[in-house]
Formats: sequence, C-alpha cells, structure tokens
Amino acid sequence: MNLIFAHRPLDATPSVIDDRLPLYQRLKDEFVRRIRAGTWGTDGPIPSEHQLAQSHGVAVGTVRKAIEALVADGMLVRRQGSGTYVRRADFGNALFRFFRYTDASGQTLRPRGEMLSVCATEAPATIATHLGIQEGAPVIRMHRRRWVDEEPIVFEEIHVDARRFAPLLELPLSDFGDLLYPLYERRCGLRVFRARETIRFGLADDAVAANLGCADGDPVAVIERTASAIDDDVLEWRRSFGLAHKFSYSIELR
Amino acid sequence: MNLIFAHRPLDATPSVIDDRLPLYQRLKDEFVRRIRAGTWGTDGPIPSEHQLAQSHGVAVGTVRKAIEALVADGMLVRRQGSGTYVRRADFGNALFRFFRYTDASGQTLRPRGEMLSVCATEAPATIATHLGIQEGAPVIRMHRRRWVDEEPIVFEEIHVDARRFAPLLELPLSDFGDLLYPLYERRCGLRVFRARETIRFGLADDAVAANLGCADGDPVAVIERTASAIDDDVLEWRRSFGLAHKFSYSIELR
DNA sequence: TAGTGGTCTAGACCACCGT
DNA sequence: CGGTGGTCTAGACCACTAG
Repeated sequence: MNLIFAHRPLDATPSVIDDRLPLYQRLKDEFVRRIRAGTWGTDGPIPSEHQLAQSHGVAVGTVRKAIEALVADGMLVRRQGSGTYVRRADFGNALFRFFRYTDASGQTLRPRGEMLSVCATEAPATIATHLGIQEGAPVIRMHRRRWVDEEPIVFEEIHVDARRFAPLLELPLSDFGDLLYPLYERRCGLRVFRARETIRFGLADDAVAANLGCADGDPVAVIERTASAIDDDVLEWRRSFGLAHKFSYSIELR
Repeated sequence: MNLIFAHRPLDATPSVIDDRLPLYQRLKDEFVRRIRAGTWGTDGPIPSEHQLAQSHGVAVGTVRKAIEALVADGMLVRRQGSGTYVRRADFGNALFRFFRYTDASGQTLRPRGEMLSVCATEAPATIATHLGIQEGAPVIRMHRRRWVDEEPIVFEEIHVDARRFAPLLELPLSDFGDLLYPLYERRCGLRVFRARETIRFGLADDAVAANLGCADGDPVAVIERTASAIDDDVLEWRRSFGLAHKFSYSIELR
C-alpha cells in the first residue's frame, strides 16, 4: 500500500468529434491541431487575431477566448505589439522554476552536468513500458551526474528511444553540457513540452552509492520523470537519485 | 546545501495602492477585499454581474474579466443560472485530490483519523515562528494517527493558536473524526483556504517509531504543512510522518 | 417565468513593437 | 509608422437554476 499524492490531472486531449461545443472551444481544438501538426511553428508568430477571426468567420473576441485558453494551457505565448507564438519551453531558465539548488544562504545555484556514459542497448520490460515501445527495442541509456561546487548532488539514469535519438550516440560526452532538453531539440528535433515526476525514497545501490560518494544502502530520494512532447508522445524516461538528507520539495495546494 | 523544488509561487497580495492599473484589475482587488473582509460571505451568491457593473459604473464584460480571474485563483465559483459564490473548500472530497491512499490494485482508500491527544501548552520558538505568534504564547498541540485497515500509515503533530481554537479543548477525542478542517470551520469559525507543503526525509524518533510501529531511526518521509485562511493568516502548522518506503508523490510540470 | 451566468458580436481606443 | 495584442464598451441571444 502506498501513500500517493497526485497533483494536476493531465490535460484532456482535444475530443475527436466536434459536437455542438461552443465556438471558441472548436476554435481552440482546431488551433491545437495546427500546433501539434506543426502547421504553426516556433519560427514566427501565428496569424493575428484579426486574420484568424476573418478566416474563420467569427468575431475577434471569440478568437481571443480560444487563444487565451491555449495560453493558459502553456501552448501559446502572447507578446504585445509583436504577435502570438507557439511556446517553446525555455529550459535555459524555466525548468529551474521547478528544480533549484540553493545554498545555506538561499542563493540559487546552477548545477554542472557531467555525462558519464551514453550507450545503445535493448529496452528491458520496465523501460519499454515507460517509453511506450516494444520490449527489446533499441534504446539509448545515459548516465549522468550533476555537481554543485565539488560535490556530486544527483545521479541520473536516462532512457530514450534509440531510433529517434540516434544523433546522441555520435556526440562526445563533453559536448552534452548542462541541459539535455535543448540538446534533444537541436540534435534530434524533438521538443520536451511537459513532464510528470514521481518522488519516493529508496536505498542506494552500489552504482548510486559510487556516484554520489555515499555508502551502499544509504537513504536516497528517487525522482522518476516521464517527459513528453506536445502531442503526448513520451520522449524520455529518467530516474534521478539524490542523497535523502539533502532533499526537500515544496508545493502549494490551491 | 539543499536540493529544493519549488512549485507555484504564492499569490501576490493585492497591492496597497491603486495605480493606473487596468479597470478589471482594480475591480478584482476590490472584490478580494470584500471576500477577505467577509463582506461577501459563503451563505449566498455575490451580487450579479449586471448589478456589479451598474454599481461600479463599468461594462459587464469588465466585471466578468475580474470575476474570471478570481475564479482562476480559486476564490470564487460560478454556477450558471444560480450565481457566483465565494468558494468554500470542500475538504470532504477535495483535499483527497492531493492526498490519496491507494492499495496494490490502485483503489483509492480513505484513511481513518485517530486523535491521540489534544493539550494546551506554550509555543516553542519554531512553532511560534510558523504560526506567526509570540514565543511562549498559548497553543494547542494535537497528536494524531491515520490508519488504513489495521495499519498505521501516518503520524501527525499539529499546532494551532489556542486563543483562536479554544473550542477544540472541550471536544472529546472520539469526536474529532477523520477530517480536521471541517471541524475547524464548524467549531471555531476558521476556514482553511490554502496550504503549503514541504516534503523531506528524516529518521524516526522514539515517538514516531512508537506510533508507526517501526524502529527508532528508521527512514521516514516528513511533510510539513502550513495551512492558511483566505486572508493569508496562518491557521495551522502540522508535521506528518510516514514510513519512507511506503511514500510516493506525483506531480505534473507545465 | 424571472434572473443568472455562458457565449458571441462588433466595434472603440490604447500601449507596445518593429521597421 | 502600421500592425499587434490589451482593455473596455454595449449590446444580443442562449442555457440553466430556482421558486
């Protein structure tokens, strides 16, 4: 029996059929389709509210309402005077809204990423399930460590579908840098849009212990993350380990 | 140095001065004031959009926008055909959206609450800080256990300001039931509106071990919660302990 | 049936951005 | 400067709720 906290349900995929839904809902679904299909890309703004209203034969206010819903969902961003854009996650800064390292004085620190290994292998059952592929299908397994100052903070095991992320195999370890998601996008053309994390506590096995510099069996926090594209395709499954006594997680309810 | 995850910043308190803010913003701030002051209570609907527009000399659409923002903030709820109401948290069901127990088959279970002790005491420094009162001020300390089937799952230590929660001291332990927040509201007229939780990892002391039926020094998950009223007054500070190997926490990012 | 919120229209003027 | 989103107005009609 497990104690489980669940926060924020997944977005519903836009329904298959347009019923007698409100106009702005049908508009929103149509826009989602364009974003997922890539018809609206990230290189320039989407058509203006006025244009969309004209081309769909509706009032500007109705277009606004559809767009506002998509902005709330995180799919679009508006820039006054410039236009409305398909949102591209700004992992350079944004991911650290969720994932931060602070020192004793509360200063935010940026951890260094150190890629330890990148190798092609076959997916065991659990990995295959999480990635939504066949057991035994080719996957890439990465081991990675994150440092603050001279101290290893997190050890990570990361799996991706080898057929989609093949370019990573060509890359020297030293070229991976501190952030993976921009790399996925640059090298493989795959953009992480959302992630779901589960946190639990476990005990360090020998690999974890060796990489974190602790003893075998020491308590560790385990964060399992499933990262998905905008069309809900699972792109990556990773498991991060950190020393339990250094871990804390804050959340606001309601 | 700590690994800290932070999710959702606290709402900004409405600014002290109305600048040249948009009309709907100033309206929203005015509405927040009325909710916090209790001018708009939970017994009936707030004035209709039409009435509010007239009394403030603005268009209905502007009132709508202010109300929609407050609905998004969770302060109001709209009921078509009936009216708009100050939201009262429905802890009977709602809190379990965040806090759920599931068994092996994924079935959601409802834990039993067992109040172990309720006593008046003086606030130590740390409790006083969390509750925002003077060190040594009178507080009520409660010890509580939560059970699923015949198994103790969580042990809790709960502190509230004795001057505001005095009625709890009169109550027989068996009358506390499974949920505290409805009790706070019924007996003390204080409504919990939001909470902030921090999760970390620790070791069971003798009290925790005795109540969870584990060994002294066993690893436990520690959840510290600060619960506040709608006007951000801190009402309760609690610390919950659960066996680490039975704990997990899920969250969706973006 | 009267009154509420939900949807939608068709404008106006403003603040901001890029050229 | 023209075009964009941001604010605001003043209505219309609909779906729903409650007495």
